[in-house]
Amino acid sequence: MDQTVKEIFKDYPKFYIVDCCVVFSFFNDSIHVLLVKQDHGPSIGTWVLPYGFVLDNEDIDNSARRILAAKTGLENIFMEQVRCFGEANRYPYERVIACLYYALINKEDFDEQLNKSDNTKWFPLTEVPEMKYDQNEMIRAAVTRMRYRTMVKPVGLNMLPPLFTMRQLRKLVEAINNKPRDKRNFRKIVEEAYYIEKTMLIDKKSSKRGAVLYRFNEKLYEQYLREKL
Amino acid sequence: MDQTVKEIFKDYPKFYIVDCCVVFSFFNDSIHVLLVKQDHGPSIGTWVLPYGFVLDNEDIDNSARRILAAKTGLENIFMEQVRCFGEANRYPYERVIACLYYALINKEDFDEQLNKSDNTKWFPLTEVPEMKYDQNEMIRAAVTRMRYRTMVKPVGLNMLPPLFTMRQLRKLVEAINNKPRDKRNFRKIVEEAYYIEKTMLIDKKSSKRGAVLYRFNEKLYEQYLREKL
DNA sequence: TCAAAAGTGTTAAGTTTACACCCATGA
DNA sequence: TCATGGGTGTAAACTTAACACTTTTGA
Repeated sequence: MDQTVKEIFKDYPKFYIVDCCVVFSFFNDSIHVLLVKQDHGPSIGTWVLPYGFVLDNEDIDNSARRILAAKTGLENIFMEQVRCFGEANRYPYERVIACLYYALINKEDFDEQLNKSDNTKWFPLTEVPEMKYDQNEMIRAAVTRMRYRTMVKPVGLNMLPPLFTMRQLRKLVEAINNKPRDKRNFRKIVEEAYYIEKTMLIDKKSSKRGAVLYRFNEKLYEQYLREKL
Repeated sequence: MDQTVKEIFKDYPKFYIVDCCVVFSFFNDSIHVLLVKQDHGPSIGTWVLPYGFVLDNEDIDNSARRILAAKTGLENIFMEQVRCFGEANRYPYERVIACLYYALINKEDFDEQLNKSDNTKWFPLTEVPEMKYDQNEMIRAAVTRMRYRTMVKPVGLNMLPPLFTMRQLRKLVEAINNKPRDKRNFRKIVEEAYYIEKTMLIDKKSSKRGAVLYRFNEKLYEQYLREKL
């Protein structure tokens, strides 16, 4: 049987596959994308999306996690596959199929790693440079998907610290949808979404008066989902 | 330069890639999926999603079109990539990465092809058999994506004939969302969407009284999109 | 003559939007 | 003392949902 399959397959071509990753975070009231300074090959010196080759015996999704952990030191982060980019000429030197992912991380978790190296940089989404190949298209596709996903599930919170103020949350939502929100209406909506729970902690960094800190409660979110039916 | 890239790449593995396709159509008040009787290899005799290998120098999306044209004789049909399925053990005999697509077709366009061969069959979505490997998961993923896409863009009409009745359209929407619609409210919504234009033709097949036939007007749709801003 | 689908408006409920002022505090 | 962000409620506009009967005609 095994032999039969090998027979059938033997005339078909094989391809290199890389996982590429658009890493988003939110700070300074803006969505940012993490880029890496390429240190070898034809694109050396240019900014590129974090990427790496898929290896034998490695699930393509796990491969993306491994690659991202290698670049950022972060594990257990929110990631989702966007789609494959498989144009024959997307990369001019070799046929390479790219499988695109995006990740949502809290920048603060990553700061110590970042400081160790000067070959990564956060770019505000609106100031991402022109990049080689189809990388800008990849970012657009990742943004579109991230926008959709955050509408359906509160995964955008992965771009914030575990404790956040109402203002941070509102600015995040404004940045994702590129549209301002009424402060009072926004607060009402968040209060309905009771899985975003008010803590008794006060943030004093962002204002003189101090602002209540909120946090995401997984358990309450599950309850909320059940109730919504 | 070319040599450098080859050097860099030479130790990385390569993979077989197949495009799989979930072909949807709508008739008899139900969404249907097209399956093919496998005629060789380890799954011989089982129902499988139409699939085929990606070839050298072929865009991965074009490959899906070529494969589907070979199975159905249909060209220029609506297709969208869903995502890659790349678990290391998804196919037990060889490492194969699958790139999933879905297609929306009008069954009538395909009937003459279908009659030529008895190795394809339309299954109502609710009666799709258990299939090998991750094919049932693929169908679920394709349904989810198709559902979303039809909410955002009127691509569901690709599953109907060019001329359709209000009832057909309503049943289609009910089937996609698995939820009944109020007849009068539905009609109101369609009338707002003026790109679905009333013709002067009457369908006499589906009812004794006869029903007005509608059709999708591309030009009006573009105008509608511009006005919505 | 009757079964089966076609066609037709109104009202209540719910959701979304718009809007302006006082509060607390650190610099 | 003032600049900065924090915090608060209501009413109008709009959207969505609920609802029942008459028409046509082929079998």
